Amino acid sequence: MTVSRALNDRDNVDEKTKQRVRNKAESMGYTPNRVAKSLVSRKTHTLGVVIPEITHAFFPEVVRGIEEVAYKSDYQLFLTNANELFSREKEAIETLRSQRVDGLLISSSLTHEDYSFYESIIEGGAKVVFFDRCIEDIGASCVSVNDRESSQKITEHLITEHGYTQIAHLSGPQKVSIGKERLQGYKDALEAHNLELNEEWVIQAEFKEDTGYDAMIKLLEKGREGHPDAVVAVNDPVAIGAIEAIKEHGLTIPDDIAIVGFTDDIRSSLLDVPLTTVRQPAYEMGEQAAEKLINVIEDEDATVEKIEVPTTLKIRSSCGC
Amino acid sequence: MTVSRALNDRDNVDEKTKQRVRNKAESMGYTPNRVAKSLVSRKTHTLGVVIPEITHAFFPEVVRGIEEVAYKSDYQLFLTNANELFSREKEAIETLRSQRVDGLLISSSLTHEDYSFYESIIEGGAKVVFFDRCIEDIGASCVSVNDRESSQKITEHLITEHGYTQIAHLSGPQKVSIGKERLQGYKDALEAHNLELNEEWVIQAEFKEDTGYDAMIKLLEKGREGHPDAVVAVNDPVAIGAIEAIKEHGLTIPDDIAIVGFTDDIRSSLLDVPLTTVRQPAYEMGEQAAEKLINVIEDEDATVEKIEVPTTLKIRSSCGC
DNA sequence: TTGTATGCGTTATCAC
DNA sequence: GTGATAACGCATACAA
Repeated sequence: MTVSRALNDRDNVDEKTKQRVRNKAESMGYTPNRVAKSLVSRKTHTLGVVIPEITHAFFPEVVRGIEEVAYKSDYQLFLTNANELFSREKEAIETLRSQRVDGLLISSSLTHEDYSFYESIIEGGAKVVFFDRCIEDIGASCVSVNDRESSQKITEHLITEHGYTQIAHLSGPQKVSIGKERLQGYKDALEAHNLELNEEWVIQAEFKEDTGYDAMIKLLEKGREGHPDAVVAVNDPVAIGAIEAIKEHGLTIPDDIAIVGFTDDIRSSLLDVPLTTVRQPAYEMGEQAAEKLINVIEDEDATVEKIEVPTTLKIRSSCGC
Repeated sequence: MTVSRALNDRDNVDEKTKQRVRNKAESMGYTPNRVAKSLVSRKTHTLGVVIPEITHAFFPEVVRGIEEVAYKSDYQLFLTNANELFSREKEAIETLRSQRVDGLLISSSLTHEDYSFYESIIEGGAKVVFFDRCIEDIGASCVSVNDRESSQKITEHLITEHGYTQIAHLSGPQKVSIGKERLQGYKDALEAHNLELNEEWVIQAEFKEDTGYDAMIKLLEKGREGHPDAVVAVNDPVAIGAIEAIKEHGLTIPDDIAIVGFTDDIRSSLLDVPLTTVRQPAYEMGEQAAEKLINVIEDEDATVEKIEVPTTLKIRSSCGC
C-alpha cells in the first residue's frame, strides 16, 4: 500500500520512503499496470474509434483530430476499420465494449438499415458519439456538416453561376445519412429553381472511385436524351472515378460536362481540371467529436446534441469557372 | 466457475446448464470483461502502433495493412501519432506498455539520435517490430524497403536514361534511417557513374511539403553556379513542395529541372507533370510488419530479421520521360 | 506514516 | 458435472 501511495505521489508518505520506493521501482524497470488499475476503477481511459474506410483520405484526417484531443485529455485510441461492412463494424463494437472502452466514436458503414443494434448498446449505457455519417434520434450526439444544405449550395452554384439545367446526381447509398441528405440537397436546389427532377439522372454509387466510374458509365450510356451538362457527385472519390469515365467517353470537363464533388480530397486541387467541391473540415470534425465524447464520459449531465461544423465551397475549374 | 465454463463453451458442462447460463447472460446484456481476463492471462490481444505522422498518406495505408492482419488474428490496435516528436513517441510507448499491449509496431520520429530508450524496452522484454524507419542492431525485427538501393536506382535512371549530370538531393534528416539510406543511395549512383558529388547541392529537408519547399528555395538561391538539372527528393511530399518552389521561380519541369520522389503518394500521378518516383508498397509493408510481430508474440523462437519489401520504379514525366 | 483486509471479473487448480 | 479457493495488480476503507 505504501508503495502504491509513493508511486502515485500521495502526500501522506514519508519523503524518504517515497524516494526509496521510486528508486527501487526505477531499477526494477517497473511499469504500472493499467489493466489492473482499470479493473478496479472501472475506467480504461480508452476510446474506441470505428471508421468505415481507412483509405479514403478524409478519415485519417478525422482520426488525426480525434487523436490530438484524446492525447491532450490523456485517452488512448483503439482504431478499427469496418471496411464498409456492417457485420465487421458490429463485431468491432462488441470487441471494443468488452475491452471496456470509456466511449465510442462511430462513423457507420453502409450495409445496414437497422439501428436496433446501436439502440441496444446505447441503452446498455455505452457512451457514443457519431461523426460524419450520423444516426439520429437514437440518444447519441453526432458531429457532421450540414450535408443537405451544402449539397444544395453547390448544386445551386451550378445553376445560378453557370446556367446549367441538365444536372445529374451520382448519389451515395440511401441507407447512409450522407447519401440521403446530399441527394435531398440536390433535389432542393432543383426545386428552388424550378428545374424538373429527372429520376433517370440520379444514379446510385457508393463512396469509392470505382463505384463513381461505374455509375458515370451507366449515366452516359443512357444515351437517348443526350447526356447531362453537369454532374453533382456524392463525394470527391466518386467524382474522380466519374471523371475517368467522362474522359474515356471522349468528353471534356467542364465544356461537355461540368462536375462537382464533396469532401475536398487531397487530390482534388491537383487534377488536370481542378475539382470544385464542398470542403469538409475533417480535422475539426474529429476534434469536435472527441471533445463531445470526452465531455459525455466525464460529465453526467452532458446533453445529446447535433453538432454541425461549417463547410465552405471550393470553387475551382471543373464547374466551368 | 460453471458460468465461465459455459460461456467459453468448454465440454465438461451439462448441455442444459450451458443453455441456461447463456440465456441468462443474453437477457442480462452480459459482455465478457477482457480487462479482467487480461489481468489473469497476462495477454491483452492488443498491438500498439506508433506512427510519426498520420497525415502523410503513406502511413494510413500501412495502418490499413496492419489492421487487416490484426483483424484476422483477432488483435486490436492502439493507434498513436507521435507527430514527429520523439518526446511524444516515448510517452506513447510508455503508455502503451502500461496498457500491457502484447507487442509494438514502431516507425520512429525524427527528433532523436539516442537509441538507448528502445534498447531498454526491448531488453525489458517488449516485443517490437519497426517498420519503414528502422533502427538496426538493437534486437528487433524491421520491415522496410531497400532504401539505399532504390534511391540509387532512381538516381541512376536520371543519369543513364536522360544524361543529367548536375543532380541535387533534398535529403531527409540524417538521424532517421530512411534519410541516411536514401542519401547514401544517391551518392552511390553518382559514384558509380563517376559524377562528382557537390556537397552544396545536398540540402536537408524533413519529410513534409513545407520543408521541401524551403529546401528547394535554398537550393535555387545558391545561384552562382546555376541550378541543377535534376533533383532527387527524399520523398514525394518533399518533391511536391519543391515543385511549387520551382514553379514560383519561373522554371518548368522537366525542361529546366527534372525531379523525382520516393513513396508514390496518392497525389503523385495526378500532378500536372506526373511525378516519377519509387513505389513503396505501404499496405504490404503493414501486413508484413503485423505478421512478423504476431509471430514474435506467439512463437518463442521467432528470429530477429530485416524484412525487405520490393519497390518498383514508377516512371512518369517529371524526369523528362 | 504505515499496514491489513477486501474486491474489481476472470480462470486455473483442486475438491466433491 | 459442479463448485470452492486463490491469484492476477491495484486502490479504497479502515486500522494501528
